[in-house]
Amino acid sequence: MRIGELAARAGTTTRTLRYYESRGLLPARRVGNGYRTYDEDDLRLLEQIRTLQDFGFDLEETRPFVECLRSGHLEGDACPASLAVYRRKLTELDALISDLNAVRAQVGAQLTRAEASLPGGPEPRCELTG
Amino acid sequence: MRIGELAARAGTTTRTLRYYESRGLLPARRVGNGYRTYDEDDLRLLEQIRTLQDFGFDLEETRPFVECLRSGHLEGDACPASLAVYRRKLTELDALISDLNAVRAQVGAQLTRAEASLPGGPEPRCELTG
DNA sequence: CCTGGCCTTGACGCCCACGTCAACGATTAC
DNA sequence: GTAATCGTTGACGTGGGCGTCAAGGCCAGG
Repeated sequence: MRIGELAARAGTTTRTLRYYESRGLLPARRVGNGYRTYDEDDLRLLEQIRTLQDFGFDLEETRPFVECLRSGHLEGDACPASLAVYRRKLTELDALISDLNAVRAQVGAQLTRAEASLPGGPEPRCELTG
Repeated sequence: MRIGELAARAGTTTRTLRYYESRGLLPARRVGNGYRTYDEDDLRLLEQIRTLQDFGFDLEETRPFVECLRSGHLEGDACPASLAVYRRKLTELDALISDLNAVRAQVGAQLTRAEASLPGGPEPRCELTG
């Protein structure tokens, strides 16, 4: 299939595919007229990339998965390098979530404090006044 | 004080201060030679901006707080517009944290599954083999 | 033959909060 | 005097993953 069809089937754009190729992630064969041509395996590689991208993986982080598939494995995460990326990502996610929870707590506390200091006195929340 | 001193006292750089000024967030008075000059109030404004930036607020989102301080309030969050930003940010944070937790769960599940499919069979985790 | 729809490469734009450099003026220390 | 240190404006660079032209080639239908 050609680039437009692959892009449509993967729910992405031709620009994205050319970008991946420029990064060496998803090289394409060419037919006589210079057009790129892809097969079903390429679709699978692309789907792997897109899934990981949706998880927030950097493009470079998807490379081990792609190479794993290309080396004949049925799953992109059937190789140690992919597992290492998973583990590193989990660590990053845990740190990030932890940071965000801390920020959320701080902002929440600030809001509560600021509301309590409003002119007219603290507003009761969800409580009957009379 | 001049720009270098203010930057140092706030733990930031002169570039940052000039950037804030270009955004209309922290305008400076000028002395005869063209140098920017700041006072203690400016330091307080700057600290407010930096605190919110550290929380991950966009620069534009700090504007209500700065204007609140500049209008004479002792706290940047003593104005309704600031509270609105707090609330919006809390909503965003909750959504983001929720998304990240979902991703974390997915990646964690993928890792577990992939580890279980490794050649050589599943590796027992933290358990005695004999 | 012409139109329209696909394809090609190349290159600039975007977002955001600055970093970094260039070329210059002002002030201070000696 | 002069060197070091501060300040000024202007402008380009950064990162990531593309979007969006521009200018042209290839091919099918009518």
